[in-house]
Amino acid sequence: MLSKQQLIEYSEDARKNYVNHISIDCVVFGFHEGQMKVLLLKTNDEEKWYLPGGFVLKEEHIDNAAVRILQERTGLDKIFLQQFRVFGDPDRSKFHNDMYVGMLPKEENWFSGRFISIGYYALVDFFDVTPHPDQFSELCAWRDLDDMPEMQLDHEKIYKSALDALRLQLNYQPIGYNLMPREFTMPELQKLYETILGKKLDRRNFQRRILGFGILNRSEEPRKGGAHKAPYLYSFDMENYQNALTEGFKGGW
Amino acid sequence: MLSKQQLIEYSEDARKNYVNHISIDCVVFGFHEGQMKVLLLKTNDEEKWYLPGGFVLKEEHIDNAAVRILQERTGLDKIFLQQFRVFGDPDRSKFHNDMYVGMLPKEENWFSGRFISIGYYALVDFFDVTPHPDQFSELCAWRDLDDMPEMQLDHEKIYKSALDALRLQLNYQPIGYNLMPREFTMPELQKLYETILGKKLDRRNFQRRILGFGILNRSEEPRKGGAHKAPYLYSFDMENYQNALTEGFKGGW
DNA sequence: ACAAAAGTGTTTGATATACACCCATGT
DNA sequence: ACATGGGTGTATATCAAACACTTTTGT
Repeated sequence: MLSKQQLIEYSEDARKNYVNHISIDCVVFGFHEGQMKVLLLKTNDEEKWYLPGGFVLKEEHIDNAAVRILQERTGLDKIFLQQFRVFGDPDRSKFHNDMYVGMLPKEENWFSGRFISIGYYALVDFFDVTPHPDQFSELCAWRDLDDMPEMQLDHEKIYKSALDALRLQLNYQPIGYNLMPREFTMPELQKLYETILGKKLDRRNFQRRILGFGILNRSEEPRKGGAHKAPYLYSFDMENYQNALTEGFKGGW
Repeated sequence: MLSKQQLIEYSEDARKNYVNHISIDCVVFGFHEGQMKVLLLKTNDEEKWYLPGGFVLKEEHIDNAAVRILQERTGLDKIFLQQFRVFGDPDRSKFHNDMYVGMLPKEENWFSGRFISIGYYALVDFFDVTPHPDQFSELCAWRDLDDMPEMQLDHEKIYKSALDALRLQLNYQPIGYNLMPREFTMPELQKLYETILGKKLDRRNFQRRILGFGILNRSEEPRKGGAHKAPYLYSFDMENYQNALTEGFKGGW
């Protein structure tokens, strides 16, 4: 919880530096141990979680604002980011209104105004992320997609909308480069798709299909030391991958 | 061209009523005589055209703002509208800056600030539209998609982006209800698809496919009086159409 | 030897593509 | 009669779905 003095300072600082009425909310997807995860923040004195977010500097491109915000929360530099929607309901509670209502007169509290939020989703490598709480939070942590906590404001709507957008993207773009380690096995990649889609896929058909896209290279050497038959390792062929990103495929799962 | 006095009034009015820093730009697609058209505005003293647009009232949902703006420009009430992207480059010229720079000191000119624009596209029935110029324009008119004039600001980028989004939508949603008259022939509908996609389609395959979606009803009576074999008339089956809108198809053209 | 994971191939049905002929109408 | 636009069907290729057996390895 911020003190009144801190709130005043943040408010003045924000008024000076940020574009008013615009916020950015990011849904950061990671993948670990066969689970899709979303990066969330939580204050210590509230049970509600919220999405990493922030504001746009006065001379900053909105896409750069999203990059900057995510860099602050994750430490990551190169992030796959996709703008997916704007949330512009006047009743989507004003930013942090719940938390700091009454502490400052409305005129002095920059955060109390109406905010129209631009939603981005990000795909990141779970292991590369070092979660950093922001000024309003004490905790920044991954949460399983199938065990999401209650969330502030309209953030539940936002992350669900992000998931829909991600599923749509699956149909015409490759994903995975940003979510998987450099080398991975076919079953691991399949797990990623299954998690995003929320349904099981046939191993054989999955393999045929994904190989058909021509975006994977298979290593000579299978992974050893596992308890079972040694699986092959794959990595993305970046040239074809990039190409597929811009060209898009036909597909549909 | 506005007088200085008018500009001052508009500026004060806008400051009072609208959310600052947010604008809305609409790409209105219509279809007439086998041509895809976009509704544009033009001032009398500038050769550059621009998209219908406006601002968001302080307590208004952004989607409603788009509806209101289009209603003002087209007279239409029920419009198929789709948010497709936000344009947030700080250098996308500030709204109407070119036109009214120097007329008012920056502080007094609400329009001179930075605007982040939310892009919507709309599909409308050409014949239902009565184009109304806005306060800044003398002309509001349809322009052919393949004969688009030079445009202000980043509006060329915006309408191209809208067209991309529309083409994407073609792959998983029915369109046409909003663009075609109540009754139409199969070749007419095909022409619409061809225009949006910018390529020719096979008559027989088009028909099979579109009928397969199950969103069309064929009238008993073919259209008469044409110069050739009388074509059947179709109309959309609204129940199935609405269903397909929410469910989406698999497809891909 | 067996349980568990991973590799691989075939058959079947559906959908997309390509293509050609007949019909109705006005001139 | 013919030119033009419109209606319809079939054969082929391609792709998605369903499905089962074999291999490897640790226990």
